[in-house]
Amino acid sequence: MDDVRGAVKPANEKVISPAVIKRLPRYYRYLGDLLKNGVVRISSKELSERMNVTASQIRQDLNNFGGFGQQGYGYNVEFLYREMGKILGLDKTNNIIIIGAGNLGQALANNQEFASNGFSIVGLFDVNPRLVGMAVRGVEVYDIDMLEDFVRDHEVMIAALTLPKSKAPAIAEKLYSLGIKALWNFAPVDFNLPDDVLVENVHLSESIMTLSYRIHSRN
Amino acid sequence: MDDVRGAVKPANEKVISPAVIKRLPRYYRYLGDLLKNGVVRISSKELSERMNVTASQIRQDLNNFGGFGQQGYGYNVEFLYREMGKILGLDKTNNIIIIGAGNLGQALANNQEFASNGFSIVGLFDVNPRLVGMAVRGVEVYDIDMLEDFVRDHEVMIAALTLPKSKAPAIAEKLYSLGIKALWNFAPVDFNLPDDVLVENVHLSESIMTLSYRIHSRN
DNA sequence: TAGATTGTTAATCGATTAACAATC
DNA sequence: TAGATTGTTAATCGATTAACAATC
Repeated sequence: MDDVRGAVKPANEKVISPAVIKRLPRYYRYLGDLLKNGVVRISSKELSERMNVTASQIRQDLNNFGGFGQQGYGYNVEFLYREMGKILGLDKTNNIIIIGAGNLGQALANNQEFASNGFSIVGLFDVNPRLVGMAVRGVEVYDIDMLEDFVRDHEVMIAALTLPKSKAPAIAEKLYSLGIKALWNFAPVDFNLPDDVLVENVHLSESIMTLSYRIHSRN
Repeated sequence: MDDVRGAVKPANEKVISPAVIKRLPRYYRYLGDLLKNGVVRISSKELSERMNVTASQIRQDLNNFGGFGQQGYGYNVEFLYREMGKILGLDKTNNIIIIGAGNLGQALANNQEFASNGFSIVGLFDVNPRLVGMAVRGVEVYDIDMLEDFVRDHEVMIAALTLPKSKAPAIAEKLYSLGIKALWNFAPVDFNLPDDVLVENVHLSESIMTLSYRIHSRN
Protein backbone atom coordinates (compact mmCIF):
# COMPACT_ATOMS: atom_id res chain seq x y z
CA MET A 1 0.00 0.00 0.00
CA ASP A 2 1.03 3.59 -0.64
CA ASP A 3 3.08 2.25 -3.55
CA VAL A 4 4.06 5.18 -5.74
CA ARG A 5 2.76 3.47 -8.85
CA GLY A 6 -0.50 2.46 -7.21
CA ALA A 7 -0.94 6.03 -5.98
CA VAL A 8 -1.59 7.40 -9.45
CA LYS A 9 -5.25 7.96 -8.66
CA PRO A 10 -7.18 6.21 -5.94
CA ALA A 11 -7.52 9.81 -4.65
CA ASN A 12 -10.90 9.22 -3.05
CA GLU A 13 -9.58 7.20 -0.14
CA LYS A 14 -7.19 9.90 0.97
CA VAL A 15 -7.78 11.12 4.49
CA ILE A 16 -7.65 14.89 4.75
CA SER A 17 -6.57 16.36 8.04
CA PRO A 18 -8.99 18.56 9.99
CA ALA A 19 -6.52 21.43 9.82
CA VAL A 20 -6.66 21.37 6.03
CA ILE A 21 -10.44 21.04 5.89
CA LYS A 22 -10.89 24.09 8.05
CA ARG A 23 -8.81 26.17 5.63
CA LEU A 24 -10.64 25.18 2.45
CA PRO A 25 -13.58 27.61 2.74
CA ARG A 26 -11.18 30.49 3.19
CA TYR A 27 -9.38 29.61 -0.03
CA TYR A 28 -12.76 29.42 -1.68
CA ARG A 29 -13.69 32.87 -0.44
CA TYR A 30 -10.46 34.45 -1.63
CA LEU A 31 -10.75 32.79 -5.01
CA GLY A 32 -14.32 34.05 -5.35
CA ASP A 33 -13.18 37.58 -4.56
CA LEU A 34 -10.35 37.33 -7.07
CA LEU A 35 -12.73 36.04 -9.70
CA LYS A 36 -15.12 38.91 -9.04
CA ASN A 37 -12.20 41.28 -9.48
CA GLY A 38 -11.37 39.80 -12.86
CA VAL A 39 -8.10 38.16 -11.83
CA VAL A 40 -7.41 35.29 -14.22
CA ARG A 41 -4.39 33.57 -12.76
CA ILE A 42 -2.60 33.59 -9.43
CA SER A 43 0.53 31.98 -8.05
CA SER A 44 0.72 30.36 -4.65
CA LYS A 45 3.14 33.10 -3.69
CA GLU A 46 0.82 35.97 -4.53
CA LEU A 47 -2.16 34.27 -2.92
CA SER A 48 -0.09 33.57 0.17
CA GLU A 49 0.67 37.27 0.52
CA ARG A 50 -2.98 38.22 0.28
CA MET A 51 -4.08 35.54 2.71
CA ASN A 52 -1.21 35.85 5.17
CA VAL A 53 -0.20 32.22 5.01
CA THR A 54 2.82 30.52 3.43
CA ALA A 55 2.88 29.61 -0.25
CA SER A 56 4.09 26.22 0.81
CA GLN A 57 0.98 25.62 2.85
CA ILE A 58 -1.28 26.57 -0.03
CA ARG A 59 0.46 24.16 -2.39
CA GLN A 60 0.43 21.39 0.19
CA ASP A 61 -3.24 21.92 0.94
CA LEU A 62 -4.35 21.98 -2.69
CA ASN A 63 -2.29 18.96 -3.59
CA ASN A 64 -4.29 16.87 -1.21
CA PHE A 65 -7.01 17.04 -3.83
CA GLY A 66 -5.00 16.95 -7.02
CA GLY A 67 -2.72 19.07 -9.14
CA PHE A 68 -4.74 22.13 -10.03
CA GLY A 69 -1.84 24.33 -11.05
CA GLN A 70 0.69 24.49 -13.78
CA GLN A 71 4.42 24.97 -13.39
CA GLY A 72 5.63 28.38 -14.45
CA TYR A 73 2.06 29.70 -14.58
CA GLY A 74 0.32 29.22 -11.27
CA TYR A 75 -3.38 28.54 -10.88
CA ASN A 76 -6.27 29.54 -13.08
CA VAL A 77 -8.59 31.36 -10.69
CA GLU A 78 -11.89 30.35 -12.22
CA PHE A 79 -10.92 26.72 -12.60
CA LEU A 80 -9.58 26.47 -9.07
CA TYR A 81 -12.62 28.25 -7.67
CA ARG A 82 -14.95 25.77 -9.34
CA GLU A 83 -12.90 22.79 -8.27
CA MET A 84 -12.85 23.98 -4.68
CA GLY A 85 -16.61 24.41 -4.85
CA LYS A 86 -16.96 20.78 -5.92
CA ILE A 87 -14.61 19.62 -3.18
CA LEU A 88 -16.71 21.50 -0.63
CA GLY A 89 -19.91 19.97 -1.99
CA LEU A 90 -21.34 23.34 -2.98
CA ASP A 91 -22.41 22.00 -6.37
CA LYS A 92 -24.84 19.68 -4.58
CA THR A 93 -28.21 20.58 -3.12
CA ASN A 94 -27.75 21.38 0.54
CA ASN A 95 -31.13 21.80 2.12
CA ILE A 96 -31.18 23.21 5.61
CA ILE A 97 -33.83 23.46 8.28
CA ILE A 98 -33.51 25.80 11.22
CA ILE A 99 -34.78 24.77 14.63
CA GLY A 100 -35.54 27.88 16.62
CA ALA A 101 -36.90 30.91 14.75
CA GLY A 102 -35.65 33.58 17.13
CA ASN A 103 -33.21 36.30 16.15
CA LEU A 104 -30.38 33.92 15.47
CA GLY A 105 -32.49 31.52 13.42
CA GLN A 106 -33.86 34.42 11.42
CA ALA A 107 -30.37 35.83 10.94
CA LEU A 108 -29.29 32.54 9.36
CA ALA A 109 -32.41 32.41 7.22
CA ASN A 110 -31.74 35.93 5.99
CA ASN A 111 -28.07 35.39 5.27
CA GLN A 112 -27.51 35.96 1.55
CA GLU A 113 -24.12 34.35 1.53
CA PHE A 114 -25.46 30.88 2.29
CA ALA A 115 -27.97 31.13 -0.53
CA SER A 116 -25.34 32.21 -3.03
CA ASN A 117 -23.21 29.20 -2.12
CA GLY A 118 -25.82 26.58 -2.78
CA PHE A 119 -27.30 26.30 0.68
CA SER A 120 -31.06 26.48 0.76
CA ILE A 121 -33.14 27.12 3.85
CA VAL A 122 -36.29 25.07 3.37
CA GLY A 123 -38.02 25.57 6.70
CA LEU A 124 -37.88 27.05 10.17
CA PHE A 125 -39.40 25.47 13.26
CA ASP A 126 -40.42 26.91 16.57
CA VAL A 127 -42.62 26.23 19.58
CA ASN A 128 -43.77 29.84 19.85
CA PRO A 129 -47.26 30.20 18.32
CA ARG A 130 -46.56 33.86 17.60
CA LEU A 131 -43.75 32.89 15.25
CA VAL A 132 -45.45 29.89 13.63
CA GLY A 133 -46.97 30.83 10.27
CA MET A 134 -44.60 33.74 9.79
CA ALA A 135 -42.36 33.82 6.74
CA VAL A 136 -38.68 34.74 6.75
CA ARG A 137 -37.43 35.57 3.28
CA GLY A 138 -40.26 33.52 1.88
CA VAL A 139 -39.52 30.51 4.09
CA GLU A 140 -42.28 29.45 6.44
CA VAL A 141 -41.98 29.00 10.18
CA TYR A 142 -43.63 25.71 11.14
CA ASP A 143 -44.77 24.39 14.47
CA ILE A 144 -42.12 22.12 15.94
CA ASP A 145 -44.72 19.32 15.91
CA MET A 146 -44.45 19.28 12.13
CA LEU A 147 -40.76 18.44 12.23
CA GLU A 148 -41.10 14.70 11.81
CA ASP A 149 -43.44 14.89 8.82
CA PHE A 150 -41.39 17.62 7.22
CA VAL A 151 -38.10 15.74 7.41
CA ARG A 152 -39.78 12.64 6.01
CA ASP A 153 -41.17 14.55 3.03
CA HIS A 154 -38.16 16.70 2.19
CA GLU A 155 -34.54 15.93 1.54
CA VAL A 156 -32.99 17.74 4.49
CA MET A 157 -29.21 17.60 4.78
CA ILE A 158 -28.48 19.89 7.68
CA ALA A 159 -30.38 21.05 10.73
CA ALA A 160 -29.23 24.29 12.33
CA LEU A 161 -29.97 24.36 16.04
CA THR A 162 -30.65 27.89 17.20
CA LEU A 163 -32.71 27.10 20.26
CA PRO A 164 -32.15 27.26 24.01
CA LYS A 165 -29.54 25.02 25.55
CA SER A 166 -32.18 23.24 27.61
CA LYS A 167 -34.08 22.03 24.57
CA ALA A 168 -31.17 21.29 22.27
CA PRO A 169 -30.14 17.76 23.32
CA ALA A 170 -33.64 16.28 22.99
CA ILE A 171 -34.15 17.85 19.57
CA ALA A 172 -30.71 16.66 18.48
CA GLU A 173 -31.65 13.09 19.36
CA LYS A 174 -34.95 13.40 17.58
CA LEU A 175 -33.21 14.69 14.46
CA TYR A 176 -30.73 11.87 14.67
CA SER A 177 -33.55 9.34 14.86
CA LEU A 178 -35.10 10.97 11.82
CA GLY A 179 -31.90 10.27 9.93
CA ILE A 180 -30.56 13.79 9.52
CA LYS A 181 -27.03 13.86 8.13
CA ALA A 182 -25.56 16.79 9.99
CA LEU A 183 -26.21 19.22 12.83
CA TRP A 184 -25.02 22.80 12.89
CA ASN A 185 -25.24 23.53 16.56
CA PHE A 186 -25.38 27.01 18.06
CA ALA A 187 -26.52 25.93 21.53
CA PRO A 188 -23.83 26.01 24.24
CA VAL A 189 -23.89 22.28 24.81
CA ASP A 190 -22.17 19.20 23.36
CA PHE A 191 -24.18 16.24 22.14
CA ASN A 192 -23.43 12.61 22.67
CA LEU A 193 -24.58 11.10 19.42
CA PRO A 194 -23.29 8.20 17.34
CA ASP A 195 -20.81 9.42 14.78
CA ASP A 196 -22.94 8.67 11.78
CA VAL A 197 -24.33 12.14 12.32
CA LEU A 198 -21.88 14.98 11.76
CA VAL A 199 -21.85 17.87 14.20
CA GLU A 200 -20.36 21.30 13.69
CA ASN A 201 -20.49 23.48 16.78
CA VAL A 202 -20.59 27.27 16.75
CA HIS A 203 -20.08 28.20 20.36
CA LEU A 204 -20.30 31.98 20.35
CA SER A 205 -19.64 32.31 24.07
CA GLU A 206 -16.43 30.38 23.70
CA SER A 207 -15.42 32.57 20.81
CA ILE A 208 -15.84 35.80 22.75
CA MET A 209 -14.15 34.33 25.81
CA THR A 210 -10.98 33.67 23.87
CA LEU A 211 -11.10 37.31 22.84
CA SER A 212 -11.52 38.34 26.46
CA TYR A 213 -8.57 36.14 27.39
CA ARG A 214 -6.39 37.75 24.78
CA ILE A 215 -7.38 41.27 25.81
CA HIS A 216 -6.64 40.74 29.47
CA SER A 217 -3.48 38.65 29.06
CA ARG A 218 -1.86 41.29 26.88
CA ASN A 219 1.64 42.06 28.09
CA MET B 1 17.04 32.12 30.14
CA ASP B 2 14.68 29.27 30.79
CA ASP B 3 16.88 28.34 33.70
CA VAL B 4 15.07 25.84 35.87
CA ARG B 5 15.76 27.81 39.02
CA GLY B 6 14.75 31.09 37.44
CA ALA B 7 11.52 29.47 36.25
CA VAL B 8 10.12 29.22 39.77
CA LYS B 9 7.51 31.89 39.13
CA PRO B 10 7.78 34.53 36.47
CA ALA B 11 4.49 32.91 35.36
CA ASN B 12 3.15 36.04 33.71
CA GLU B 13 5.56 35.98 30.80
CA LYS B 14 4.60 32.47 29.78
CA VAL B 15 3.35 32.23 26.23
CA ILE B 16 0.24 30.12 25.93
CA SER B 17 -0.30 28.36 22.64
CA PRO B 18 -3.41 29.21 20.59
CA ALA B 19 -4.51 25.57 20.79
CA VAL B 20 -4.65 25.80 24.57
CA ILE B 21 -6.41 29.17 24.58
CA LYS B 22 -9.16 27.86 22.35
CA ARG B 23 -9.87 25.05 24.79
CA LEU B 24 -10.12 27.18 27.92
CA PRO B 25 -13.74 28.33 27.50
CA ARG B 26 -14.87 24.76 27.09
CA TYR B 27 -13.26 23.79 30.36
CA TYR B 28 -14.98 26.76 31.91
CA ARG B 29 -18.35 25.66 30.57
CA TYR B 30 -17.97 22.10 31.84
CA LEU B 31 -16.85 23.31 35.23
CA GLY B 32 -19.84 25.64 35.43
CA ASP B 33 -22.18 22.77 34.60
CA LEU B 34 -20.53 20.56 37.22
CA LEU B 35 -20.81 23.31 39.80
CA LYS B 36 -24.49 23.77 39.00
CA ASN B 37 -24.93 20.03 39.49
CA GLY B 38 -23.37 20.19 42.93
CA VAL B 39 -20.19 18.31 42.03
CA VAL B 40 -17.50 19.30 44.51
CA ARG B 41 -14.37 17.65 43.18
CA ILE B 42 -13.31 16.09 39.91
CA SER B 43 -10.22 14.29 38.68
CA SER B 44 -8.64 14.95 35.32
CA LYS B 45 -9.62 11.40 34.38
CA GLU B 46 -13.29 11.84 35.08
CA LEU B 47 -13.41 15.25 33.42
CA SER B 48 -11.61 13.82 30.41
CA GLU B 49 -14.29 11.18 30.02
CA ARG B 50 -17.07 13.75 30.11
CA MET B 51 -15.33 16.07 27.69
CA ASN B 52 -13.95 13.45 25.34
CA VAL B 53 -10.37 14.54 25.60
CA THR B 54 -7.35 12.95 27.31
CA ALA B 55 -6.69 13.45 31.00
CA SER B 56 -3.13 14.23 30.05
CA GLN B 57 -4.23 17.13 27.92
CA ILE B 58 -6.35 18.59 30.70
CA ARG B 59 -3.47 18.46 33.17
CA GLN B 60 -1.06 19.93 30.63
CA ASP B 61 -3.46 22.73 29.76
CA LEU B 62 -4.24 23.68 33.33
CA ASN B 63 -0.62 23.57 34.37
CA ASN B 64 0.16 26.36 31.96
CA PHE B 65 -1.52 28.60 34.49
CA GLY B 66 -0.51 27.01 37.76
CA GLY B 67 -1.12 23.98 39.92
CA PHE B 68 -4.83 24.06 40.66
CA GLY B 69 -5.15 20.46 41.74
CA GLN B 70 -4.03 18.28 44.57
CA GLN B 71 -2.41 14.87 44.30
CA GLY B 72 -4.67 12.05 45.33
CA TYR B 73 -7.70 14.34 45.29
CA GLY B 74 -8.12 16.00 41.94
CA TYR B 75 -9.52 19.47 41.43
CA ASN B 76 -11.99 21.42 43.50
CA VAL B 77 -14.69 22.34 41.01
CA GLU B 78 -15.66 25.70 42.44
CA PHE B 79 -12.09 26.84 42.93
CA LEU B 80 -11.05 25.78 39.45
CA TYR B 81 -14.13 27.38 37.92
CA ARG B 82 -13.34 30.71 39.55
CA GLU B 83 -9.69 30.54 38.61
CA MET B 84 -10.55 29.80 35.00
CA GLY B 85 -12.93 32.74 35.05
CA LYS B 86 -10.12 35.01 36.16
CA ILE B 87 -7.77 33.60 33.53
CA LEU B 88 -10.39 34.33 30.88
CA GLY B 89 -10.85 37.85 32.16
CA LEU B 90 -14.50 37.27 33.02
CA ASP B 91 -14.05 38.96 36.40
CA LYS B 92 -13.33 42.21 34.56
CA THR B 93 -15.83 44.57 32.99
CA ASN B 94 -16.13 43.66 29.32
CA ASN B 95 -18.24 46.30 27.61
CA ILE B 96 -19.33 45.51 24.09
CA ILE B 97 -20.87 47.57 21.33
CA ILE B 98 -22.56 45.99 18.37
CA ILE B 99 -22.26 47.55 14.94
CA GLY B 100 -25.24 46.47 12.84
CA ALA B 101 -28.57 46.05 14.61
CA GLY B 102 -30.07 43.49 12.23
CA ASN B 103 -31.10 39.99 13.25
CA LEU B 104 -27.61 38.90 14.08
CA GLY B 105 -26.77 42.01 16.09
CA GLN B 106 -30.03 41.64 17.98
CA ALA B 107 -29.36 37.96 18.56
CA LEU B 108 -26.07 38.83 20.23
CA ALA B 109 -27.71 41.58 22.27
CA ASN B 110 -30.36 39.14 23.45
CA ASN B 111 -27.97 36.36 24.32
CA GLN B 112 -28.29 35.63 28.02
CA GLU B 113 -25.10 33.64 28.20
CA PHE B 114 -22.87 36.60 27.47
CA ALA B 115 -24.52 38.66 30.18
CA SER B 116 -24.12 35.90 32.75
CA ASN B 117 -20.41 35.69 31.98
CA GLY B 118 -19.64 39.33 32.60
CA PHE B 119 -20.04 40.67 29.10
CA SER B 120 -22.20 43.74 28.90
CA ILE B 121 -23.75 45.10 25.73
CA VAL B 122 -23.72 48.87 26.13
CA GLY B 123 -24.95 49.99 22.73
CA LEU B 124 -26.00 48.99 19.23
CA PHE B 125 -25.37 51.08 16.12
CA ASP B 126 -27.03 51.12 12.74
CA VAL B 127 -27.51 53.27 9.67
CA ASN B 128 -31.16 52.29 9.30
CA PRO B 129 -33.38 55.09 10.70
CA ARG B 130 -36.12 52.55 11.37
CA LEU B 131 -33.88 50.75 13.84
CA VAL B 132 -32.33 53.81 15.45
CA GLY B 133 -34.05 54.66 18.74
CA MET B 134 -35.25 51.11 19.26
CA ALA B 135 -34.23 49.23 22.38
CA VAL B 136 -33.05 45.62 22.48
CA ARG B 137 -33.20 44.21 25.97
CA GLY B 138 -33.01 47.71 27.31
CA VAL B 139 -30.02 48.65 25.18
CA GLU B 140 -30.49 51.50 22.76
CA VAL B 141 -29.83 51.43 19.04
CA TYR B 142 -27.89 54.56 18.09
CA ASP B 143 -27.28 56.17 14.76
CA ILE B 144 -23.90 55.13 13.43
CA ASP B 145 -22.92 58.80 13.41
CA MET B 146 -22.90 58.68 17.21
CA LEU B 147 -20.20 56.01 17.24
CA GLU B 148 -17.24 58.30 17.72
CA ASP B 149 -18.75 60.24 20.61
CA PHE B 150 -20.01 57.08 22.23
CA VAL B 151 -16.66 55.32 22.20
CA ARG B 152 -15.00 58.41 23.60
CA ASP B 153 -17.46 58.63 26.48
CA HIS B 154 -17.68 54.94 27.41
CA GLU B 155 -15.13 52.31 28.18
CA VAL B 156 -15.73 49.99 25.28
CA MET B 157 -13.59 46.86 25.11
CA ILE B 158 -15.01 44.96 22.20
CA ALA B 159 -16.91 45.88 19.05
CA ALA B 160 -18.97 43.15 17.43
CA LEU B 161 -19.30 43.67 13.69
CA THR B 162 -22.60 42.33 12.44
CA LEU B 163 -22.95 44.44 9.33
CA PRO B 164 -22.63 43.79 5.62
CA LYS B 165 -19.29 42.76 4.19
CA SER B 166 -19.13 45.90 2.08
CA LYS B 167 -19.23 48.23 5.07
CA ALA B 168 -17.13 46.21 7.49
CA PRO B 169 -13.55 47.19 6.55
CA ALA B 170 -14.20 50.95 6.77
CA ILE B 171 -15.91 50.60 10.15
CA ALA B 172 -13.12 48.37 11.37
CA GLU B 173 -10.56 51.04 10.54
CA LYS B 174 -12.66 53.69 12.18
CA LEU B 175 -12.92 51.62 15.34
CA TYR B 176 -9.21 51.03 15.27
CA SER B 177 -8.57 54.75 15.03
CA LEU B 178 -10.90 55.25 17.99
CA GLY B 179 -8.65 52.95 19.99
CA ILE B 180 -10.92 49.96 20.41
CA LYS B 181 -9.14 46.96 21.90
CA ALA B 182 -10.76 44.11 20.04
CA LEU B 183 -13.05 43.31 17.13
CA TRP B 184 -15.44 40.38 17.05
CA ASN B 185 -16.04 40.12 13.36
CA PHE B 186 -19.02 38.33 11.79
CA ALA B 187 -18.59 39.81 8.31
CA PRO B 188 -17.12 37.43 5.70
CA VAL B 189 -13.99 39.47 5.19
CA ASP B 190 -10.53 39.70 6.76
CA PHE B 191 -9.15 43.01 7.95
CA ASN B 192 -5.66 44.29 7.51
CA LEU B 193 -5.11 46.15 10.75
CA PRO B 194 -2.04 46.64 12.92
CA ASP B 195 -1.85 43.95 15.53
CA ASP B 196 -2.43 46.20 18.48
CA VAL B 197 -6.11 45.53 17.84
CA LEU B 198 -7.20 41.94 18.43
CA VAL B 199 -9.54 40.32 15.95
CA GLU B 200 -11.65 37.24 16.44
CA ASN B 201 -13.46 36.12 13.31
CA VAL B 202 -16.71 34.16 13.27
CA HIS B 203 -17.09 33.17 9.66
CA LEU B 204 -20.40 31.33 9.58
CA SER B 205 -20.21 30.53 5.89
CA GLU B 206 -16.88 28.86 6.41
CA SER B 207 -18.30 26.89 9.29
CA ILE B 208 -21.16 25.48 7.27
CA MET B 209 -18.91 24.78 4.30
CA THR B 210 -16.73 22.49 6.37
CA LEU B 211 -19.91 20.67 7.31
CA SER B 212 -20.86 20.39 3.66
CA TYR B 213 -17.39 19.07 2.87
CA ARG B 214 -17.69 16.41 5.52
CA ILE B 215 -21.15 15.35 4.39
CA HIS B 216 -20.17 14.93 0.78
CA SER B 217 -16.74 13.39 1.33
CA ARG B 218 -18.18 10.64 3.50
CA ASN B 219 -16.90 7.25 2.35
C1' DT C 1 15.06 28.31 -24.63
C1' DA C 2 15.14 30.62 -19.98
C1' DG C 3 12.34 31.85 -16.23
C1' DA C 4 8.81 30.84 -13.30
C1' DT C 5 6.30 28.12 -10.39
C1' DT C 6 4.35 23.85 -9.31
C1' DG C 7 4.24 19.19 -6.93
C1' DT C 8 6.46 16.69 -3.57
C1' DT C 9 10.03 15.05 -0.42
C1' DA C 10 12.67 16.08 3.60
C1' DA C 11 13.45 18.94 7.78
C1' DT C 12 11.55 21.48 11.39
C1' DC C 13 8.44 22.83 14.52
C1' DG C 14 4.56 22.45 17.67
C1' DA C 15 1.03 19.94 19.93
C1' DT C 16 -0.60 15.67 22.05
C1' DT C 17 -0.05 11.58 24.62
C1' DA C 18 2.37 8.44 27.66
C1' DA C 19 4.75 7.59 31.68
C1' DC C 20 6.09 8.14 36.26
C1' DA C 21 8.13 10.31 40.30
C1' DA C 22 6.32 13.50 43.65
C1' DT C 23 2.99 14.12 47.03
C1' DC C 24 -1.49 14.69 49.08
C1' DT D 1 0.27 4.26 55.70
C1' DA D 2 -1.60 2.86 51.05
C1' DG D 3 -4.04 4.53 47.21
C1' DA D 4 -5.01 8.00 44.17
C1' DT D 5 -3.97 11.54 41.28
C1' DT D 6 -1.38 15.45 40.23
C1' DG D 7 2.55 18.04 37.95
C1' DT D 8 5.98 17.44 34.69
C1' DT D 9 9.40 15.26 31.70
C1' DA D 10 10.09 12.40 27.75
C1' DA D 11 8.26 10.14 23.58
C1' DT D 12 5.23 10.30 19.83
C1' DC D 13 2.52 12.12 16.57
C1' DG D 14 0.87 15.54 13.29
C1' DA D 15 1.17 19.84 10.94
C1' DT D 16 3.97 23.45 8.85
C1' DT D 17 7.79 25.13 6.39
C1' DA D 18 11.85 24.73 3.49
C1' DA D 19 13.97 23.10 -0.43
C1' DC D 20 14.40 21.61 -4.96
C1' DA D 21 13.80 18.62 -8.98
C1' DA D 22 10.24 18.33 -12.44
C1' DT D 23 8.03 20.72 -15.97
C1' DC D 24 5.22 24.16 -18.19
